[in-house]
Amino acid sequence: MTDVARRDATRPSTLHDVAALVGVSPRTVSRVVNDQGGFSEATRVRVMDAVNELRYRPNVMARGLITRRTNTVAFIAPVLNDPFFPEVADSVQTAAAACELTLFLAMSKGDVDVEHDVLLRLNAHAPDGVIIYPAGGGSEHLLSHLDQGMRMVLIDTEVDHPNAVSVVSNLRGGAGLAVERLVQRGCKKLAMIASTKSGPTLHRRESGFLDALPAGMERIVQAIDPTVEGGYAMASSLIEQHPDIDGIFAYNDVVAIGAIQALQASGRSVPGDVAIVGCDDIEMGSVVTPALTTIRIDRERLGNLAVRALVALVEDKPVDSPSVLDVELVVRESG
Amino acid sequence: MTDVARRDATRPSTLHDVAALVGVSPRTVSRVVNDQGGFSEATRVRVMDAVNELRYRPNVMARGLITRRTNTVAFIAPVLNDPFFPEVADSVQTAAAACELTLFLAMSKGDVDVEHDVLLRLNAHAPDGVIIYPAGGGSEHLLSHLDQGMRMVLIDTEVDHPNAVSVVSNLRGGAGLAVERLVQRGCKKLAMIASTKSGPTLHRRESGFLDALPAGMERIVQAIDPTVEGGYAMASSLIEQHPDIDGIFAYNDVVAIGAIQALQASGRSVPGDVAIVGCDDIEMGSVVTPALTTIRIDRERLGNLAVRALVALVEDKPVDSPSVLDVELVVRESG
DNA sequence: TTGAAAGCGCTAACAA
DNA sequence: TTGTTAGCGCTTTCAA
Repeated sequence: MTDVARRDATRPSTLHDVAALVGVSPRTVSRVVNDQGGFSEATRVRVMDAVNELRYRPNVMARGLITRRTNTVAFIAPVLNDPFFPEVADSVQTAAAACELTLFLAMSKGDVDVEHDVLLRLNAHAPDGVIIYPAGGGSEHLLSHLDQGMRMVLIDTEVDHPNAVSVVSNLRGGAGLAVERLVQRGCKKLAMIASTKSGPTLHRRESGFLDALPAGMERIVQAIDPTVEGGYAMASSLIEQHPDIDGIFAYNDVVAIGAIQALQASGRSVPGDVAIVGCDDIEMGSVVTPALTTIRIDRERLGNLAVRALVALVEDKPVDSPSVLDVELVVRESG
Repeated sequence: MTDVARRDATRPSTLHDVAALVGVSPRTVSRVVNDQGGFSEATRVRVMDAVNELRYRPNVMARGLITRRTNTVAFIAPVLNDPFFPEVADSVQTAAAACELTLFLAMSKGDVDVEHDVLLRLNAHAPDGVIIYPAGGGSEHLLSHLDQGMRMVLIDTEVDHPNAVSVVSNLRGGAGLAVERLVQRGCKKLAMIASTKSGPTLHRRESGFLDALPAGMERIVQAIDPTVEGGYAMASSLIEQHPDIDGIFAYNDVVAIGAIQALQASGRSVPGDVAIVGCDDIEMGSVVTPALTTIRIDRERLGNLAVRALVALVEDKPVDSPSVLDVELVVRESG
């Protein structure tokens, strides 16, 4: 008795322990635990009682060694200090938990090499799949992982590979909405603060912006690191180069907030002198002054779509890729 | 050849594959890979070449089955939509990665039952340890996991158990700093907006506030859900009950931001009519208007301390618990 | 409806 | 310096 109690404290009980307690073979316990059928109701009850008594939990590693499934999913964001990504992480984690999937979290810093390393390390843990915001700038390394059998859901990026599916937001349309709004407001000279960090995403926002620009309007697009500081610096430089800019579309809300600060610091009013529209709709956007007008990406839906797509991919079920997520304009004060 | 290539695509190569290629036993490869010594330099080179050629990566599950270490750590935050927690997660993830540890992420919603479930599920993956912001309100369930051998680093919570260590911020002192600042400003009637969600943490901030209150000053402390909305609601109700309140210490920055909005909505100026000091120093605090005066918790250090403590705990090395993290007053505009 | 045997990929004892 | 044997906890043939 004492012995059992002591062992209990050190080593979790195993299938064998349960089997021994019930007086059946491990195989039978396994059948019950995995609900594979082929056992009597009486056996089921006795086994489950023992499972509860011994607090038995299957060892995922032993199981994974055989089934090649670990019930884990990795989420890789470029950074966590842009509030948008934690908000997505939150929704991915919630959706994953609903599917009994445990989440690995990693960051790429928006750097391809870091991303590659992260993927390598993650790969050792054999996640069933990976949900990733790829760092911009090339996807050869992604292909190499895909070739080795890793399943991936790529957000806002499209890669043609049987092991990859994409979930993309209609950012091109969103950029159009932003331009439309600014023009409607009466802006005569628009600029876009783009990002140096994101490949395809950037291009979608950027081309959406350019395409929506009224004919004859100057095409001003400049890229920076997508941070508050980056937005601040770029807005400063932009109004110095083009003092008559009266509307800005920012790569994302964080950049927009930096831009607002820069404009205010230079004595301009937002949206009076310069109107600004951001992108993402992070929570912070509604508590800054002026509150941010922005393009909303529904992270709730995004996370759900991504997890659902991943599960389908892992189970070799048909998935339509890319799934496209609609975005909407949220009008507040800044633009 | 074709066969090998095909297998390569489906199944990662194993220790055996490497051993076969080199012409040694698996054990030798294992020794080299784990750098355990007991092999010649020539062997090492040949093995490593084969490792690279076959892109061999050890299977963590098979290894973990024997060593009982998985090189994973779980981080459990109550929520992710308060920016403070992602900022901590970021630093924990970075510190963990530096120790070759992969991070699981989970959320408790500040709910003891959810927390228990999360721990149960996580436990199946046998993380080497768990870093957790415990949901307030009882730690019996934590003890049950600790008793079963789970190692934990508890943030801002103290539990007396050989498998637990704590990392706590000096929030009691921080609250003192906040009161001191408000009194220095000339505030005559202070209130604290506390949290219903956090047990010991709450108490530390709360008792720190109360203890620092000048003799004779009314003791007003009311608790809400620590969100922007919560802060808004409580500030509204507080100034209705006590219209002469001229200083508020908020449980955290998110609450402080909500409070500022409520005060401004009621026509009061911050800090003119009511000064506000928050806690945490989230990034958002510096971009709202007025910029937040707050008590800074250094998440960088926090994450490092937590991971370091965990590693020591896991390796059965001595750790001093609790490690205490100093906090500092950051004066901006709100208070 | 149940069980015995094999083996997933790896490391730990113990030889040699 | 190297190899052999065993077994971590589980699931999967296959047989009873």
